[in-house]
Parts: sequence; structure tokens; C-alpha cells
Amino acid sequence: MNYWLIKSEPFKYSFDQLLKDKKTFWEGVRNYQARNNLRAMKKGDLLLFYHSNEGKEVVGIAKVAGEAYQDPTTDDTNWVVVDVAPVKKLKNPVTLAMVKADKRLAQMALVTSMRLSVQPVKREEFDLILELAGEQ
DNA sequence: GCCAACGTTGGC
DNA sequence: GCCAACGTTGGC
Repeated sequence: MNYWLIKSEPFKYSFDQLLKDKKTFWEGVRNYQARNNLRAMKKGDLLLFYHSNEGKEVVGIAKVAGEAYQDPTTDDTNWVVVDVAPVKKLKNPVTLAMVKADKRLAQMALVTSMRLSVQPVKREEFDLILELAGEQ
């Protein structure tokens, strides 16, 4: 089981929208590193859902509902999407400021590779985020 | 809206 | 294959 963090601008696709849709395919990734992370995802992997720009916070947990396949929105075979389903909304969103303020999370890609839109998360980091969210 | 960081493109 | 130019992302 692996853990990941995916970013979305809330006005483009928010976690609430995902809760409403029950399932979506994660499209629009046009960065090789992010793409490679998508390809590495396995069904059942857990995802932190981060809102960039507005909010700048982790708002929910989602999971990989289906592994990478050709992005249906383009003919370019370089790009893939994965199926994503909501798990739960966090009681208290974890803001970027909180993550940055916590020394234990200083190594998170969210801090070190700010612009990467699909990034791996360590199990300890995932647990810490849940702790900060008041989920455990 | 600005700008820093960073990834990609294209000329040489 | 280098690197300057350019475009995009995302925090502030």
C-alpha cells in the first residue's frame, strides 16, 4: 500500500465535487514526474487531496479506484489518468502553513517540491497529516 | 497580480 | 548536449 498527494485547484475540481461524483478520473497531468507517479499507483492506494491556490490545505482522503490508463481527453499516448474515489472529508483541513510549521513534515514533497502536482507521501507523513486533521 | 521556482522547448 | 528563452504553477 502506497500513499500519495494529489493537487487540484478547488474551482476546477474540488473534494466536494468528488464526494458528489463518487468517482472521477484524474486528468490533466502534463508533467512527466507526476505522470510516473500516476503510473506507479495501485488500486487501493490512499491519496491526500490538496486544494492549491484557494485554501492551500489538505481537505480530504481519496483512494485509487483503478490503475493508470490512456488519458481519454488526449490522443497523446504520453499521458495517463487514474480512477479516483472519495474516502472521507477531513474534520479539520491541514493547511500548508501547518505542514511547514511541523518539523516532522519538512521532508514532504509538498514542501520540497512545491509545484509537483502528484507526489508520493510516506506512511509516517500520511499518519501525521491525519493526526493534524484530528482524525486519529 | 506579481514573481520565484522550475520544467520544457528549441537554436546552436 | 548545452543553455537561454519561454511558459506554467502556485504561494503570497
